[in-house]
Amino acid sequence: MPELPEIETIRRGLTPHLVGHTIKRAAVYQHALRWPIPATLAKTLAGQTIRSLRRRAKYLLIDLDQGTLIIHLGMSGRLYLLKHASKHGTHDHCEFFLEDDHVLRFTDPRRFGAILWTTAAANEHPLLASLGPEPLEKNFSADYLWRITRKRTVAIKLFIMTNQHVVGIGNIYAAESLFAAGISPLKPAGELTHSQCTHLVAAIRNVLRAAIRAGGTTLKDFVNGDGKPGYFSQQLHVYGRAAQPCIRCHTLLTSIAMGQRSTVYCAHCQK
DNA sequence: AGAGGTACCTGGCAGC
DNA sequence: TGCTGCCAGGTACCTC
Repeated sequence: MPELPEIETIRRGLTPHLVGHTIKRAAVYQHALRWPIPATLAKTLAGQTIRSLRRRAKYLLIDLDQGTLIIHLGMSGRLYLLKHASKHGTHDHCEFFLEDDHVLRFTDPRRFGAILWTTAAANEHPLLASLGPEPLEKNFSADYLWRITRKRTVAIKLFIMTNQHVVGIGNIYAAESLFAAGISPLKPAGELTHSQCTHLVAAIRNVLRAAIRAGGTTLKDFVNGDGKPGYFSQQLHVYGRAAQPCIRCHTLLTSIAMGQRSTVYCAHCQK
């Protein structure tokens, strides 16, 4: 499932193929995503040139002449380039045909994704306006995490997965970061020491950066026939390893549900 | 304001 | 083999 590193990988992979190119026409085959694709989108985009690709949280922002496409891949979304137009399938919901014959295709079997259009500054869009800091930027610091967690009783895993606090940390990277920092996912956020905040911020950064680096190695496969951008399989230490031995202490990993999400951790290494 | 729960959707898999 | 039923997950939004 696309998390922040995947979106960043997609942004970097698509940028050289899209920037400066013009959308000849667009086609929407399925409007019913998380929110409806605007009915007039295809008409709006025709003839506009792509200026830049940005990322905010897990949103990909494609700047055009007259506004910005806001794209979210949800759970199962994929965005990839085809060298030539080809017949679209059941889960291909939207296509952007470029003047150089490439086709940017949005595919999303579970339809948790979104394609929206705004003519205002994208960061002012309601979906983006109240997002917290980017985990890889300076304003996501130990001091910041320490300050906003004070007196908060919610479990730290749920806390860091909340977008107003810090963006882009989904279930997988939350579990991995907490393991790397040696902090129990169940620990009330307000009980983290300043030192633990330091470790957690560093762990989140390291895990995300490693995943982005791993994604970079698959970029050469980004434009291909089968439409698989080649999501990297990161080395996961706890996620998906319930009841398997901890890589550090060999204690069997514990699996619990938190906020209706599976959570795997080492009860020995994570306090 | 904080905490907790719900909905959306469908492929894949376990169980019968 | 074929059916049913559950699970996975991101995140806006609802309720208490």
